[in-house]
Amino acid sequence: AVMILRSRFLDARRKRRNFSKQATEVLNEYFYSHLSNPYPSEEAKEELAKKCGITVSQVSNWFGNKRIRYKKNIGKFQEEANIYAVKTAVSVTQ
Amino acid sequence: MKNEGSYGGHHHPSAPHAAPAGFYSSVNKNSKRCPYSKFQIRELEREFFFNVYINKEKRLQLSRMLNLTDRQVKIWFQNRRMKEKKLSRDRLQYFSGNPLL
DNA sequence: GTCATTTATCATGC
DNA sequence: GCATGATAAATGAC
Repeated sequence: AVMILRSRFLDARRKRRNFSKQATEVLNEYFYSHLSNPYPSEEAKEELAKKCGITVSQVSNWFGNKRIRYKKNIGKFQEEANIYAVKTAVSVTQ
Repeated sequence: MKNEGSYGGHHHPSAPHAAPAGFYSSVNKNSKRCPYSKFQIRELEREFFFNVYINKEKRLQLSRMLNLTDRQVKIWFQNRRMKEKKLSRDRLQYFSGNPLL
């Protein structure tokens, strides 16, 4: 049984599953509200991980991918950036 | 430094084997991150199994055998140790507490 | 030495 | 067919 679990774990290591919609929402909200310094601390990563139901490593992976893909093509993320900018602005005024 | 070795099972368009020396010397001068071949990884993993920390002699020997720089071998062992640590963390989290299966 | 990260590459989802 | 998450080389802080 342990071997089955182990093999399943090793095989599932790189089997990708998309994050939930609300998890992506939380991550994007942090990213675009810290666009000048999108480097969450270890504590912030743990908080995001708990809030998103994923691991800290997955949070690190997400921010690593997000940073370079955003930097590489800012125009493609402009619409997304505006959405979350408005969202945070509204949340502040409320 | 370019890894011109055999890339096991995968595509690598460049480097025919019977090219005159120096003909491809200016090839891929500043190419980034080239994945290592299956053979290179097998030998590196074999050595890692015996010693997680490699000494200078074996490092030079391995680098010559695999056509890698000693710096590349050194960095590979560093990354490999980090990978092992991460695997341990993930296993611990996977098998403890949470929903098994 | 560790370790967070950058970058390219890989593998999968859809 | 690209979007997306995970991994593999490579760098740099410390």
